[in-house]
Amino acid sequence: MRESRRKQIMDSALELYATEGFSKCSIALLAQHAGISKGLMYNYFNSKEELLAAVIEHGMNEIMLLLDPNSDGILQTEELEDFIRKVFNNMRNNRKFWTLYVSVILQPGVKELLTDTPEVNYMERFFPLLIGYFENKGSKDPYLEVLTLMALIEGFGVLMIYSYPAMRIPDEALTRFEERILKMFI
Amino acid sequence: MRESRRKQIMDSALELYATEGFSKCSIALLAQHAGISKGLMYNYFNSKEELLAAVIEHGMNEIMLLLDPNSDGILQTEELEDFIRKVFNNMRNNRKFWTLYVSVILQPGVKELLTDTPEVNYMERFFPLLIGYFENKGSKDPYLEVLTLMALIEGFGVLMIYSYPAMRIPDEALTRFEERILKMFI
Amino acid sequence: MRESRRKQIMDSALELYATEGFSKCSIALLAQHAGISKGLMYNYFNSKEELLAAVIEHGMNEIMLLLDPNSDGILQTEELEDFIRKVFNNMRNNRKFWTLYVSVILQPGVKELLTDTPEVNYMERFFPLLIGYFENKGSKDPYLEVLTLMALIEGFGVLMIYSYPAMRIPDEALTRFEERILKMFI
Amino acid sequence: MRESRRKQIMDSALELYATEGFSKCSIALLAQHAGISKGLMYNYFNSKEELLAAVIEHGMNEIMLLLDPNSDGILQTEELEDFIRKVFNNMRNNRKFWTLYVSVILQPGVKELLTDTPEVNYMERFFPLLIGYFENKGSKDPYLEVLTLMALIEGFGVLMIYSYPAMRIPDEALTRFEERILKMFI
DNA sequence: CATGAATGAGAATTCATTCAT
DNA sequence: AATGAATGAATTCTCATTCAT
Repeated sequence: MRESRRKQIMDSALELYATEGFSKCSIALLAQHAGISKGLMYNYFNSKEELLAAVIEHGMNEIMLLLDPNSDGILQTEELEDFIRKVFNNMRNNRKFWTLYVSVILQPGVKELLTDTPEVNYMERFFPLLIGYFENKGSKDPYLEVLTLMALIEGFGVLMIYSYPAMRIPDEALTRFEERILKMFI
Repeated sequence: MRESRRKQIMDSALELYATEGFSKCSIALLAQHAGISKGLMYNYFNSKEELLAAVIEHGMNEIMLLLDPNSDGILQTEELEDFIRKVFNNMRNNRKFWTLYVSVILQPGVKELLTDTPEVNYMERFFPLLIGYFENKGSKDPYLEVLTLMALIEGFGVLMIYSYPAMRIPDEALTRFEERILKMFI
Repeated sequence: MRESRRKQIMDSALELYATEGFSKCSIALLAQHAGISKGLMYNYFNSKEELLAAVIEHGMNEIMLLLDPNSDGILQTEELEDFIRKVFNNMRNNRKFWTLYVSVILQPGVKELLTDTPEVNYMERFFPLLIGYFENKGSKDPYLEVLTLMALIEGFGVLMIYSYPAMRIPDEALTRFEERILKMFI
Repeated sequence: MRESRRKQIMDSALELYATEGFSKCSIALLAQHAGISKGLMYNYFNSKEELLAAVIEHGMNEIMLLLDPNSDGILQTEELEDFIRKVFNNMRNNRKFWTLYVSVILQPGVKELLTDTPEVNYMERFFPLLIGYFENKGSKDPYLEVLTLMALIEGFGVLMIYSYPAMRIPDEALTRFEERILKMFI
C-alpha cells in the first residue's frame, strides 16, 4: 500500500534528521537509511523539500489532534492544565520530532514552505485562546501571561535541541520544569 | 585596518544568514553581499565554517561581556540583575542584531557548530556560572532555576523572531517581560 | 485487437512528440498521454526508440502508398502527377497529421533515427525512384530536378509548421502552390 | 578576456552539436570537448539551454549582418540577387551552423526561447520586404512567389540536414541549385 | 590587498527499463 | 493484458576552495 510506504520513508527520514542533523541529510543518505533507491524517493516525494514538509506536517497534525481542546473556542482551567501536561508528555515521548520541528520551523523560508496546512502554525491558533483564558481569570496583564507561558514552552524546546547530546536534559528535569509551569499558571 | 574590514564582512554575513538562511549562503553570495570578491573572503577567513564561527563567537563575546564583566567566574546578585537589564536594553536598542543573532544560532548547521566547537558553546560557559549563582543563593533546585531562566530568555528570543510579523512584540511588552523576570529571579 | 491498440498508442505519441518535442517525451509522459501504464507500453513496444520508429515508419508507409501504389519501382508521369496531387490533398484534408509528422521528423534524435535506420530512411527510398523518372524523361540534370522537387515539398511542410501563427498559410494558397509545382514538373 | 573565452566555448559547442547531434551533447561532453571543466561551463552559461541560445543567436546575428540590404525597406533587383547569392555562399561556408540552426529552430519550444532577440526571426523581417519586391515587379501573385522562394530555401536547408552524411549534397549541386533559383526569380 | 577564472567532488533529479503481482 | 513499485545509471547543476595575475 502506497500510503504505508510513504509513512515508512517519513519515519526513517525523521530518525535520520534527528541523528545526523537536517543539513547533513542528502537524498542519497535518506534513501540508504530507508533501505530504498534514490530513484524511489522521487516516486513518493517530488523533492527534498517536499519530504521535509511532509514529515513536519504529519508530526504536527498528530500533535494537534492530541492537544486540541474541545474546539468551543473557550479554554477552561482543566483544559489548560491538560494542554500543558500533554505538551510535556509529548516532548518526552516524541523528543525526536520536537527536536526536528523546533530546529526547522525557525529557518527563514520554511514557514512559507508549509503554508498549505494552517494546522502547522500552532501559535496563531493558541494565542487568542490563551488570551481569552487569562482575561477570564481576571489577570491584570493577560498578554504578558501568554508571552511568558509561550516563552517558557518555546524556550524549553530550544534548550532541548541544544542540550543534545552533551548535556542532555534528563526526563526527570522535564518533569520538574512541567510542575513549575503548572504552579505558575494554574 | 584589517580588523575593521573583518568586522564589516561579519556583519554582512550575519544579515545574510538571517534573511536567507545559513544553508543558502554560499561563499559567492556572502562575498557579493559584502561587496567583495570570493578570493578576498579567503584572505580574511580560512573557510566557510570559520566565518560562521567568527560571527557566532563575536556575538557570544558581546553577551559574555554583559554577563560577567570582571570575568572572575563568580556571579554576584548585582551582576545577574545587571546582566538581565543589559540583555533587555540591548534587545530594545539593538533589535536588529539580536533578531539576526537568535535566528541564526537556531539554524541547522549553525547549531551543530555551536555544540561541537567548545569556544562558541555558550551553554558550557553559561551553565556553570549560573548554577554557581543559584547554589550560592541557597536555592533548592539550582538546575531547575537555570533551566527556567534560560528558557525564558531563549524563548523570548524565539517569539521575537517568530511572531513576526502578525503579532510583533512591542517594545513596551519587552519592558514588562523584563520586570517580570527580574521579580522572579532577583 | 492488439493491432488497433498499438495504433492508438502511436497516434497519441505522434501528437505528444509534436506538441512537447521528442526530447521531452519520456515513456512515463507518453504512457500517461495514451492513458495506459508504463509497463503496458513495453508490452507493445520494446523500447522508446522502437515506438518512435514505429510512428515514423507508419507515416512513411502512408506516403509510399501514395507515391508508388503498384510498387513496381518505376514511376509513370501520371503516377507522379497523382502523387503530387495526393500529397497536397492529404495535406489539406489531414493537416493535423502532416503538421505533426513534419514537425516530428525534423527534430534532433528523430533525425538521427531516420538517417541511421534503413527501413525508415525515406530519402534512400524516394531518391532512386525520382531520379529514374527524370532520367526517363530525358532531363539534362535529373539530380537537380529531384533536389528542387523535394526542396519544394519539404520546404512547404516547414513553412506550414513554422509560419504559425503570424502568417498562417491558407488552404487556398496551398492549391495555388500545388498548381505551380505541377506546372514545373509535369 | 571573458568575452573571447565565451566565444571559444560557443565555437566548440557548435562543432560538437554538428558532429554528435544536439541531443547527444551533455554538458559533460561539451565541457570535455572545449577542454574545460563542467563547473566552468556554468561560469559562462547559466544552463544548457542558455548555451544553445547563445550559439544560435550569435550565428544568426552574423548572418543577418551579411544579408541585410541597405535597410531602406525597399528591395532592388540587385539586392535580391545579392541576397540569394549570399544565402547560398553562407550555406556553403557555414554549413555546420546551418545544419544546427535548421535542426534546432524547428523544435517545439525553441522559437519561444529565442523570441527575445528579434534578429533571430528572419522570416518576419524578410516576408514584407519580399512581398513588396514582387509587387513592384508587377507579379500577379506576389504571395505565391514569396512562398515558393522561401520553400525552396527552407526545403534546401532541410535536405542538407538529412543528406548528412550518407548522401551529402556536394557543394557543386548547391551551386547548380543556386543558379536555378536565380533563373526563376531574377 | 584584490580579483575572478578554474577545478572537481558531490548534490538533486530524471528516466528507460524490469519485474512481481 | 495490465499495473506501478523499484532500480541504477546518467545528467544537470552547485559550491567550497585554489591560484595565477
